[in-house]
Amino acid sequence: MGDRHARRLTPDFYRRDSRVVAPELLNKVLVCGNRSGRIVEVEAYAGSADPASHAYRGPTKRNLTMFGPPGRLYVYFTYGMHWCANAVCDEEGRGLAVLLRALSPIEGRDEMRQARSRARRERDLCSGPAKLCQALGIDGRLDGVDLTSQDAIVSIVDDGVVPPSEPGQSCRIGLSVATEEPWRWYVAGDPNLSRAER
DNA sequence: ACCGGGATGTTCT
DNA sequence: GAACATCCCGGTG
Repeated sequence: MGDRHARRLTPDFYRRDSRVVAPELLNKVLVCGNRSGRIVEVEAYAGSADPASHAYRGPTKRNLTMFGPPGRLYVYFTYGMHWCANAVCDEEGRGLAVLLRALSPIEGRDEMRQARSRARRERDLCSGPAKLCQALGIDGRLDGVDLTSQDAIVSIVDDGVVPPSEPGQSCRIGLSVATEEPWRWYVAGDPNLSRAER
């Protein structure tokens, strides 16, 4: 797990169905500037086949990044105050994506604590899709960034830690439609999950 | 531990 | 005008 071996995920990694990519993103590392965290919880959104997806009704000004090439970062604003981040998947034009829901902080913990001054405990830094964006400084300015570009300030890297062979799985959180699809995956037992297990 | 409500403004109907 | 891929705080047990 040395950083020497860390490498960015390639377009081919993302160019698959979001429900295949999602569990494989577990234990990869989200990097933004000098802050990083291990991905411990994700949800897949399945485009025009998925009423809960922002892409369900086709392209709009907000969701345009979802219909672009795989490996881009889709960042959206919700509830009047929160940013959330996704990795775009599958072929260009399909609108598939994986929502990044929780991280285990690695680097830049001091800056994360500053960015999330209201978080009292360490496990509150990145234990939710909007928390992790606030912790890493991700907002709408990063919508559309190519995660696979060597120059991008934000990326997802493989540092040699494999995904769990038996990830936790559940229905997605916070939806009013398509609530029965089991498209949330997480690292079982991790203290940074957005919801406690069982 | 668990639950209920308020914040806050963009997006889409 | 309603909904929203959420979070935080203060109540109660």
